[in-house]
Parts: sequence; structure tokens; C-alpha cells
Amino acid sequence: MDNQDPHHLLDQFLQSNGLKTTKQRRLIFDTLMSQNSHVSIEELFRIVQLENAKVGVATVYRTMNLLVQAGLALEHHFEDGLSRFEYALGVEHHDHLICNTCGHIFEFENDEIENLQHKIAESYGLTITSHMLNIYGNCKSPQNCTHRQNQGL
Amino acid sequence: MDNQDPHHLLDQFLQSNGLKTTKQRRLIFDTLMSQNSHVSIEELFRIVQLENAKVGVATVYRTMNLLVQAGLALEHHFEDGLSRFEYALGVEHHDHLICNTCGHIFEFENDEIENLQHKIAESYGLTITSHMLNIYGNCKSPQNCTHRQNQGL
DNA sequence: ATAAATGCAAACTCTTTGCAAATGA
DNA sequence: TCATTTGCAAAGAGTTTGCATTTAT
Repeated sequence: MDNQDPHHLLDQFLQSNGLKTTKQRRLIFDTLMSQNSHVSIEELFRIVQLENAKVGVATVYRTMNLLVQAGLALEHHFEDGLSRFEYALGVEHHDHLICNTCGHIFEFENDEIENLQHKIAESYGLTITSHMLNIYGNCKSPQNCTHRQNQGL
Repeated sequence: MDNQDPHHLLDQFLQSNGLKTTKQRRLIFDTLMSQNSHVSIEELFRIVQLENAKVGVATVYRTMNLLVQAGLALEHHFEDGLSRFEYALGVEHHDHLICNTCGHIFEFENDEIENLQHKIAESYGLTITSHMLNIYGNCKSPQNCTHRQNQGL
């Protein structure tokens, strides 16, 4: 039995908190996992409804809050103010680079920056639990900005 | 005449955009400048009302949007989802370190991190316009976390 | 059997907008 | 003078909550 299986981890979290494994929760979790970018509730809701039109938005909100608590999803707030989520498991921590021209969000990871952050936190008597670095930039050739078309938003 | 005077810069921005200098805009701008931390609209509104009870929230929203456009205010989105503002002029860019225990927001600045960011953006064909680094951490001595009491939220 | 979860709609919070009255250039 | 701004209240987003019904254990 694979204890690293995402579904197993979800069940385990639910069970150990006296919560129930439901169709909806599984569907929403699967939908999150199937998305490789940063989905909003609205986007998740739309995709989930393709599978089961009876699911309500409230359930998506409730489930995403659970998944965040469970550590299975990460929540981000970019400048649009919406809550956006991404599947967290086994995902290397990464930061974001956002193209102002097309809105594409690149993910990157830089060890030097990570290390510097830990040093800084230490110097303030804090142990890092999470961090978020979002860099916004203008495309150097905005006329034919190809980020979006190459990679999808 | 001091062209670096914040009030002069505000007037200049308004004038060059065909907008008017009003009591309310001056009051809200002064209130923002008087706050050294990251104020929400609600907080600004309350303080502004002490001076002039007739000012409406809508005016605070409209004015803050103007100030951000003018480059006189910076807008941040922390995890609470509220828009928080800070006076931008002559303020060195800084990042944020947030104590999970007491909520205090430290500001810091690190040239090495800044430089690395520019390199990364370049490598993706982007020129940085802004960025935001928020680090969350647990206090090492949470029982007597003194961040807040020493420094205010 | 029974405590928890769902779907729905209503409520809530933050923010924006429409409009008549007030105000600054 | 006259376009802009204001305050108010209404409308819009996004999110949460209350409740009767359904569902998982």
C-alpha cells in the first residue's frame, strides 16, 4: 500500500479529523491535481461541474479550505485579489514571475534566495513556515508576447 | 520651492491629469503619510473620519486608487485578503517578514535577493516592474512573543 | 443510526458605481 | 461657469453561513 498516494493522504487526513470521504471531496481534489497552474475557485467550480453538475460552489470553497488545512493545497493571492490554489504535494517550493503583458505565471526556484530568506528570518527570531515571492515584469517584446500562447495561462 | 515635497507631487499629478486638489484628497494623503505601517481602507477611513466625519468610504477607495496610480502609495495583499497600503515616496523598497504568532510585520531589505531577482527575470525576458516577498514564520518563543508589544502591529 | 456533508439561498464583507448636490479651477 | 468630486445608497464581486435533506460510516 502506497502511503504517499495523494488519495490515501486525503483519506487519512479526513479520517483522523472525524471527517468523511465524499464523492465531492474526491472530485474536487482530483480536479485540483489535474490542473498544473493556479486555479481560482470559479475555475475549479466550472471544471468540477462538467463531471457532476450538482456540485455547489459552497462545497468547492469548503473543500479547498480543508485541503489547505491538510497541507494538500497551497493558497496564493496575486494582484487580482482572487484566491488561487495549487496542488501542494511533492511539489517543490517555487516562486512566481508574472508577465504584465500577458498575465502568464512562470514558476521558478532559486536556492540562493531560499537560503538568504532563512538567514533573515533567523535574525528576527522566526522560523519560516512559508513564503511567497511574486515578481511582476514587462515583456521585452510586448507586441508579440508569446508567453501565453506558448504555455497557456 | 521644494519639488520633492509630497504635497507638491500630489498636486502636480492631479493637475497634469486634469484632476482637482480637494480637502478630502489632501486629508487622506496626509493620513496615509502619518501611518508607518500597512493600513487597510477601513483603518484609513476611521482615522480620516476623526478629522472630518463627513468623508465617505467611497472617497477613500477612489483616492487610494489615485495615489497608487500616482506612485505615491503602494498596495499590498497579505493573507487576510484585504488591500493594505503604505506611503511610497522616498521609501526604500522592502520585503515583509510576518510573525505567525502575533501578526507583526517586519520590513527588511536585502540587496543580494534583489539582484538575484533581476537576473531571474532577465532570463525569462522580463524587466521587473515590481515584486513582493512575504515570509511567514513562527516565533521561537511564542509564549512571550514580544514583537507586537514592542513595535505595534 | 447518526453525525457529518451537501446544495441551495440568503447573508456578509469588501469594493465599485450611479447620481444629485457640492466644490474647485 | 462647468467639469470634476463628493457622499450616499445601491449594486457587484467573492466568500461564508444556516438549514433541511442526503450521505458515509
